Amino acid sequence: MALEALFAPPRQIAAREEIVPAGVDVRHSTLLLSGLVGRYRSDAQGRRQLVALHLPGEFVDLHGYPLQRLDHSVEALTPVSVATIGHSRLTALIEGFPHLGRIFWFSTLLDAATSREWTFRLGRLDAEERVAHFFCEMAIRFHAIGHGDGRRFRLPLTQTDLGEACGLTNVHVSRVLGSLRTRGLITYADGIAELPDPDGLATLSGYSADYLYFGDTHPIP
Amino acid sequence: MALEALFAPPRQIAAREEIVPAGVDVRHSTLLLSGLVGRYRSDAQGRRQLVALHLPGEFVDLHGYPLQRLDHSVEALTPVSVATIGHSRLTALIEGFPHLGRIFWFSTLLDAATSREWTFRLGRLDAEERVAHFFCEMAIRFHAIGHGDGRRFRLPLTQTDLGEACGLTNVHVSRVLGSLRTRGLITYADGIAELPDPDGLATLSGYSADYLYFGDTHPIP
DNA sequence: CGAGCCCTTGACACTGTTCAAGGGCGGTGG
DNA sequence: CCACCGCCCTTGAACAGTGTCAAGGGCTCG
Repeated sequence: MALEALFAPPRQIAAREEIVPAGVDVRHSTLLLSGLVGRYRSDAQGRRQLVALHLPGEFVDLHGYPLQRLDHSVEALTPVSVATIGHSRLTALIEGFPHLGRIFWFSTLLDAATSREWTFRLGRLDAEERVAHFFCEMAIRFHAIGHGDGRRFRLPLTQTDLGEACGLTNVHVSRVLGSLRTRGLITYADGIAELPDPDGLATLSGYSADYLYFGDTHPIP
Repeated sequence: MALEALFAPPRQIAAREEIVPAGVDVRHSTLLLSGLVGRYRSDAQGRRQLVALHLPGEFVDLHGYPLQRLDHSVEALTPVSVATIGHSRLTALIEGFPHLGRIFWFSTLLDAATSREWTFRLGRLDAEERVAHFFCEMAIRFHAIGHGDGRRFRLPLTQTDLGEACGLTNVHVSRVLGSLRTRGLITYADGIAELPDPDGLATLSGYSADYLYFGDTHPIP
């Protein structure tokens, strides 16, 4: 089955550009081919919270297919390349191959599990633990798609981005990264993250990757 | 179609009892008939974060159907009554009535949208705003199922529960509730919440209920 | 009557924010 | 080619918000 043929030709989007605005009807979903994408929930006072971060190979708005509109915006964090697929095509695909429907459902639930983990992170961890926890997740997810080895990977975010992910100010992120660096746990400069001691980092933040459901077979025997 | 016949007979569970533990294989899903249920993500140090709260009429672990195990525990917050349905029955149901599959998927995505909102709440709101925001959500959700009128409803939680929902200590919840009471925004005693000025409360916390997707038709024309 | 839970209040410590200033770096236009 | 501007990071000092610890009161249940 030539899946690519069902997608529109790849489209390039500049860093910091909005890909899908909150609240409007969506008629297609977006597969991220390269670059990083963030999803933001923000309020009237301009406070922005990153509620999801997507790596290449992930749909950034597959939940928009059943929901029909998004409760948050979707923005490119770096220059990105995306391919979109119309919702009517998704419907046809799923009708033709019901197993695909299960895979799509599963995929949106992974997203939800990550969201719960972020809720936990923001609700119960202090600043250092939050940053450590975030880097643990990133190391593992990048490793899983073949970017880096779980200890060293490209993560082209600003400290303001990290703050928006971890519920901190950019100033405090800077201090926390300094502290983690002197403790030999994270060095992060020029968009390259290095974790000399991933186990130590996981211990510090109480990190466990169970919520990523790696190695789980896809749904329903 | 006699849906009830597909569920096991209702089962009563005492307050504070675990309904589904984290990490184990699940073979059926649980519909909440009465009472309140919480889902918790916790760490080795015993810090607990409420990551979802369920009202009667909601599935508390429908995502366990595709995921096959849960990344969090599910616990009764009050005495509850539940009915379970086996996953094999769900599979048969969905195969027989594909539209049901869409509804189930949609339902788990509502859950995910709420989780994003909680992430935002914890990441970007201060203590008073968090509590206000939480009460706004509860008022609307209880109203939607015919419990209360959007201004007054039963919410039999302790202040420790509220703290676990809002990422605060029980002590600080007590102070915040005191402050909101003197400002005429919330009175909460004996498990009864009263919001004399719901609009004021929504303004204070920047609350918008868009993420609950009320009035949205179910998926796919 | 006593035990235990829940809520409240106070004093104090600590974590993270705010405000401010300065340095490095890259891109752009003169 | 250089000067300038804007963005990003760092650091300091003062401050605000929230947690911690502790004590006491009310209530329910045994």
